Amino acid sequence: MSKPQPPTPTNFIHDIVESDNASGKHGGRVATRFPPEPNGYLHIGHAKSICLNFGTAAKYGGTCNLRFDDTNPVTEDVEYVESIQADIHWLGFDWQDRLYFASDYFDRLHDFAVKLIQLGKAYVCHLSPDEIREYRGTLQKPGKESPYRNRSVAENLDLFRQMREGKLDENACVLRAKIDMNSPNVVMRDPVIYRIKKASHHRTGNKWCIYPMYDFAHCLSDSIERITHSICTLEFENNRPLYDWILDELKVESHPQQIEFARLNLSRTVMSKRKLMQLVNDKLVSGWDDPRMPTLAGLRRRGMTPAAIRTFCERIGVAKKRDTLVDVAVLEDCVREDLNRFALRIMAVLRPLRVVLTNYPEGQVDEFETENNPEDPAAGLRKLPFSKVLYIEEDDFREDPPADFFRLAPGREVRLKQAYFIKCNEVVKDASGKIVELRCTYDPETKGGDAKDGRKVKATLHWVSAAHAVETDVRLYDHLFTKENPGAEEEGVSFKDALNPESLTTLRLCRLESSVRAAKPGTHYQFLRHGYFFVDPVDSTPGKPVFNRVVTLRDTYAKAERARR
RNA sequence: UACCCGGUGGUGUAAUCGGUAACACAGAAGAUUUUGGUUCUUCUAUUCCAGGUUCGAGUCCUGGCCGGGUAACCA
Repeated sequence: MSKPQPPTPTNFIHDIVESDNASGKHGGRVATRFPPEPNGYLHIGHAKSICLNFGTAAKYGGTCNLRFDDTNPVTEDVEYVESIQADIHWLGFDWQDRLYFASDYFDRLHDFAVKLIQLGKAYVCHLSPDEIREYRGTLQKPGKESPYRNRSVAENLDLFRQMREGKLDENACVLRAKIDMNSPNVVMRDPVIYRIKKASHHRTGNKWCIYPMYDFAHCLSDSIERITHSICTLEFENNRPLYDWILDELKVESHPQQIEFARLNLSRTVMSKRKLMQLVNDKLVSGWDDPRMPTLAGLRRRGMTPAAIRTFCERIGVAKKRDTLVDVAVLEDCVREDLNRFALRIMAVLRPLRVVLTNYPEGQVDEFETENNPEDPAAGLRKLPFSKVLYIEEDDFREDPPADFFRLAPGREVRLKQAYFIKCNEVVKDASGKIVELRCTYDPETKGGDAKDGRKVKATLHWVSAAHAVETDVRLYDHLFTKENPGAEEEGVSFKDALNPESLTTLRLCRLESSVRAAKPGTHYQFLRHGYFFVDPVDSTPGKPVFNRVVTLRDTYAKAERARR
């Protein structure tokens, strides 16, 4: 149980924090933030960022704020503000009373913009969007200065006021920072910092018709919150000089350090908001919480645990190497490791094959005790009813077994877990030749599953008494995509072409042991020899739990069989 | 090719003044097992290249090579 813990995983960001702490750069203070834009659902890539930000703060006795980066009212919505908070809490992190919104700072942000104008470092530009792009130049060619670049401070102040008061139309003009049109970094070629958007904001309503751009709002929000380490993904690398420029020009007291890391890519799924949105809109999945989705809502509905996701985020590490692909098997291993500890074991026959014990007395019912979790004796025992007609797994019988198959076959003896040894004597088929029933005998001398004469069997099967079984639906989930990296762009090929047609298999009329009749939605079980399953919180009804497969058990036999083919 | 970033087993990471290249997953073999699960043991496999400094280089220096990011009034 108590394996020696691996050394606390470290990463280059922790190195930076430790060297800052050693030099006293922030007075030993550590303050991070997780800054989602409320325009979509969180996915496992966000979980990496959440674990990094909250985890770093926790490791060094600091704080981590939740701040919504809600500077674009056109794409954002309260629906997401709520789902994001629920998802972070579910993952196991808490921002306590530090829930912030960039929109809370709109007044101050506006004042900073005014200050920048007064400093002669920002101007109102009437170039059209197309013209701005054209004037910006290209990656190789320098840009050229806007004809509006040298307006007086007074004129800029007046125009900016008119923008704010709604006197100017959208797209009529913008406020730009006055930096350097010849900068080798295009981000620094007089970036737009405020634009007119006559849109109602989910928090500030119609108070504003100008909204700050990310680059302007983000660094200043960090500064206002006295963030020490502003951790973000690699795509903001080129924006860092702008982040620093704004804070330097405005001479703010708090100047956080932006640090970029590589976002997560997981095999056999996609992570981009756009692609996930397509899956939902095209009805290729049932919604944002479809158990096959990499969204936190999907993973939760699937039955993945927060602890497993946290372990996963720890195991994959943090670095700056781009375009890496983490094998989804790592996630699956984390889930198995967590669930193995506490999931209660039950017998579930997914593809039932009827077995009649010809020598078992009609009407007799035996009761056997079995452990709820061999990993945890404290989980106790439960009773299983046993009778003349049973179901076993279709897969557990082969009429003509290969040499390494040691489950049931004609003339062969196996153990029914905790019950008896049984021997197959007769195979009953229907007109089409399909096996519909096995006629077997049981050995009363093996009650409990051990032979008094010491003879051994090579296999132990799970089983369910037909008369006592609960019939219900079980959904087997598999990877959404067959390709390792479906998100990798290839011309002429849509990521949707790689969708796995077998990502969902719904099994009806599965036979489960009677104890699950009372299974509560949101409970995890291990179906013996199958995998971990979760009682679906949405589709289950009283008396009829519906199960989602979280992940299969390792199956070395199936693997060997696959390798043979 | 303007600027920026990155290159360590199959994959993801670690190696903290330059000192035995390690951990996890994946893969292989075996032991245990009333789950072909778990657990345990063992194995396979790694520093982009070339020079230089050094007793010693994944790490430092020089020069290459390769890959990627960036030109929204998105974040």
